[in-house]
Amino acid sequence: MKKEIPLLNTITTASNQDLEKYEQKFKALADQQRLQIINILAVKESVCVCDLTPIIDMPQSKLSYHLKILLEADLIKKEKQGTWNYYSLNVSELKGILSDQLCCVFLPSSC
Amino acid sequence: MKKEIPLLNTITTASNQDLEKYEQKFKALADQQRLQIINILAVKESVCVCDLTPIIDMPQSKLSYHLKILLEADLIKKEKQGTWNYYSLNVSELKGILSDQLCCVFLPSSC
DNA sequence: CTGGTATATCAAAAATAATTGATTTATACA
DNA sequence: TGTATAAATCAATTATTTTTGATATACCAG
Repeated sequence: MKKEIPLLNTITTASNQDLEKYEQKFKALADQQRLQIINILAVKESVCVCDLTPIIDMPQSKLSYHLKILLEADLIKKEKQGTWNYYSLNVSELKGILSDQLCCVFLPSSC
Repeated sequence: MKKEIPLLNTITTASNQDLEKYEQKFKALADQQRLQIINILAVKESVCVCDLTPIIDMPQSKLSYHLKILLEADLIKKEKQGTWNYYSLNVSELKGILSDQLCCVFLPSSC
């Protein structure tokens, strides 16, 4: 849904840009499998897709799909090294979204 | 999707209960219209549905639907007063989820 | 009780998102 | 070059969520 929300600027404080941006980030977070991927990346630092597939029991195309959603929301980063793509958390972005309490749950190293 | 995620307890730190619980909360947040409702409630404190309908241009049944989702995720509270239902934020719950930065965007009074 | 307002709920339709298996692209290396 | 592995993408299917309009429920005032 790319629809623009009607402006309520006289009442609200969040801009349409805010709404759109955080909708995307919360959508990316709104899935158990993706939360689990985030949690794995938090513990293992940097992981390639081929290492992730056996850890989280999931076909490769499905994993790529979920990684892409996290990537597009800027919650994770990707670095290409030859044949491999290494994924890692975008910690500063996540810390800008999640409470300290939640960071402790999903990014335990940051506690 | 009520599916249980397979246990990866040797690797991850978040429990299945965590995953399930925060999935629901992030789902509730993952919608521009609901983020806007939260923002309105933050500014206006306590509002009945009939006051909300004209502010946010939305049919009443749709508004009730979105309020229900926020309510079930425990992000807002409902208080019945006669014919009216007054909704307000569950501020402590929201602060337990959102970073200070995000609270400033959506719950400006808490800044 | 009757009529009116506030709100929730329901079932059907529409829109979006997730899953799957197959295919493509890219790189590595024998 | 030919083969193998890593990973992304695609199109079709399935599942989930959202929207809509209609109806039901609850309370209030006359």
